[in-house]
Amino acid sequence: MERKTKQREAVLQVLLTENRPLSPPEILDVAQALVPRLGIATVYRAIKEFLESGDVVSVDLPGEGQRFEIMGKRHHHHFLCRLCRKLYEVNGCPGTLDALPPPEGFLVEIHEILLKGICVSCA
Amino acid sequence: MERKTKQREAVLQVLLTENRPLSPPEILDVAQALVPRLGIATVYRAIKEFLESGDVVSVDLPGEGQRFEIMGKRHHHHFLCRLCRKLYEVNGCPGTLDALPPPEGFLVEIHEILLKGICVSCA
DNA sequence: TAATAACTGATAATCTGATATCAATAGCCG
DNA sequence: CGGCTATTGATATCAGATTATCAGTTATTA
Repeated sequence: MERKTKQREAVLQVLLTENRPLSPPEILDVAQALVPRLGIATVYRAIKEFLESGDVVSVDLPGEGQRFEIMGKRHHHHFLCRLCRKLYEVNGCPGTLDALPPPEGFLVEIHEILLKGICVSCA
Repeated sequence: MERKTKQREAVLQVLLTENRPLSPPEILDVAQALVPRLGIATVYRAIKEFLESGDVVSVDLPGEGQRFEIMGKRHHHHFLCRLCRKLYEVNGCPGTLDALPPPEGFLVEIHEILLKGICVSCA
């Protein structure tokens, strides 16, 4: 990434304003309001560059494609709506998960919690 | 599923003896000890039938393909080793996850917790 | 503004996981 | 056992998600 283009700015802007993890097609949809002729390939290219630069991180979900969110948020988890498939942020964390002891000798480095249900706009 | 075949028995047997969620290729690997000429298509067919009959359930993981485990276990979560990518069962559950309140108006139906780290055989 | 090279958009190609095809095999029944 | 037909294995095909290609466009610098 050497030049500043409206396409890349749009991708980053969309991730900032939506403030939740977005899939590449979701990014495309929203960003086309800013750059009408934006193509999916450019979205993928921009994501790749932002991942390398560390401005964006990927969020993996069970049975869903990769989504991407702005780097630098504090530890948080996610809520997936089973109707609209939108992913939301959930602040807070139960902490050490002592209630969930792994088998003897296993080293837990990371925990991921995903809440599933129905979001407020689908309720 | 109308006939009893050694291929289908082998798939179910592997899931029972391994006692952790397995991917189709993992099932194939292990089951070929029981049925040497077993093919991947048959593994997929057997899984599909066991899913329909309810003998097997699928386990989705972030960024990983589907895995399958024997139905009827009690509520539990999983541990994924980041080195060998094997998935293990973790008994217990923190319960209601009150420490993780979703946004106002959101209805939580399911929670999934995935622990990641290093398993005992990779440590 | 002109030159240059990075960037873009449209689409083809690729990759991976899962399914369909089809001839050969093998349960199950009489 | 013999015949019927579900099942199998090898492989082709498909579906989707991501990446490569390449001609045209545009940001940058002098």
